[in-house]
Amino acid sequence: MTTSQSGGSPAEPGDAEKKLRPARTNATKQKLFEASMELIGERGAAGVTVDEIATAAGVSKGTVYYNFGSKSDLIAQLLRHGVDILMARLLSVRDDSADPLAAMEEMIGQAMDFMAEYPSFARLWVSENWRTPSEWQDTFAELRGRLLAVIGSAIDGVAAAYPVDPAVSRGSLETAIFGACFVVGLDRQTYNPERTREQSVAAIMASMRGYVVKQPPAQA
Amino acid sequence: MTTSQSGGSPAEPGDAEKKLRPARTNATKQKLFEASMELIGERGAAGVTVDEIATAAGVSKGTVYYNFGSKSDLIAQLLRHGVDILMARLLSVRDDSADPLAAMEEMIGQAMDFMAEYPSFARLWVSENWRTPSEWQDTFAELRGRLLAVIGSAIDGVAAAYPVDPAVSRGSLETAIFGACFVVGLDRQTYNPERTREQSVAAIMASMRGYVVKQPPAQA
DNA sequence: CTATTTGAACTGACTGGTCAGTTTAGTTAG
DNA sequence: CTAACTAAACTGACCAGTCAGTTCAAATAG
Repeated sequence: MTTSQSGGSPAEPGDAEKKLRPARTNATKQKLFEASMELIGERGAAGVTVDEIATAAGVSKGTVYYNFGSKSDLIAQLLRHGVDILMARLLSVRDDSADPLAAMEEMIGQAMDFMAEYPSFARLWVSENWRTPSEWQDTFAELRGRLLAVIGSAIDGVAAAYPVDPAVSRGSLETAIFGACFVVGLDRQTYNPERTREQSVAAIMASMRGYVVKQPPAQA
Repeated sequence: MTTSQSGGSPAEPGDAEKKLRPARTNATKQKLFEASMELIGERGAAGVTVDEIATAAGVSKGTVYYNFGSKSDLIAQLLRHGVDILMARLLSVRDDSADPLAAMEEMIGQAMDFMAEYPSFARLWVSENWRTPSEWQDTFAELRGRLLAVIGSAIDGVAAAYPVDPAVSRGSLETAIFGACFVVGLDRQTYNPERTREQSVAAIMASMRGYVVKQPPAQA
């Protein structure tokens, strides 16, 4: 593990406040996030060099190591950055308790929009998420938990308003929907660009509709 | 007995056809497949060296290049090898037309078993499948098509026997189920080993149950 | 039955190149 | 004035692919 060399290095591990940072640093970090998300999404974390990232961001290699301690750190922060964006979108769905199924549908729609807008992040996620001894194992576990919690509470909303199939565990359903969002989003980008957002949402929503049991609307 | 190993001759790039199957070579290839599936699944195609693969297979590096022309070739053949196994399992499900939904369920169960038995293949697949300019782009497109066709025909079976939601396109549903199998299978391995096979199958089957419209069972 | 030959399968040291990370001395911008 | 950044050289490790040489089982010859 290499440590920051000259005194007062701004890239400390204990980062809590981004707002106190000078504007220049934030702009640089932003450019580095964008460039590395693109490159790493295309060729994988191991397939991209720090020099390439620096060049693509219009920045020198030293700047990468000044802002992030290492390539590994850069990627860990990149993962958090992307999840922050996705979480914000998911949480933007008003938990309009009038119809939990509609809320769920809008959330899936938000996820599809995110996948369309940041396909490289989605690729990065699926590429590295399930590697067993990975440098980002803990980061993934935490971020995955945060995302699943949001989906889980939306499922709970549905389960509270409709009679649902008890044979389907909430956890497995969370995972299936979460995974389907990534895969359907990526497949649309890579293999089926003609597929509409609505078709994709409808396919994923099928699992929610199958979750609520087929009865005339009855109270739980 | 695999039939279609296109260009699988263990000699020069400008190879002449060689029907002869030396037992030694096949055993070596098998060992190389097993070793590379494991290593590449764990650390990614770019993260594994040919030396490591050779060592893990108990073979020298030269042997890898003798049997496969390049690292890239090895991986391409590895992908075909894995898909052959998965396809065989999916096709082993008797198209017992008595209940297409039950056939579908068994197919998903077979897929879950495959993911549990070859998690490294599943990781390799999701890691490399959606990379945009990839050496294995064509290989993936072909193999993906073959797998989706099998799932698609199972969906057709259901659609022929039950009234289904016309808002859900077959293609999107194929993708969602296919993707969910990989993701749920991998998640079970990595994050939720306590989840049972049945729970996982039930979660994925929810999308099929949501696909058939909620009416009293109508005959085809 | 033994000796020799053949060649496919295999070996592993070696090459030429790449890359993460470091260092330093100087420049820019807030 | 100083934090942020640049540019370029450097290091130590690592790696894909190569190739001259070795092994050995089967074919052939004596």
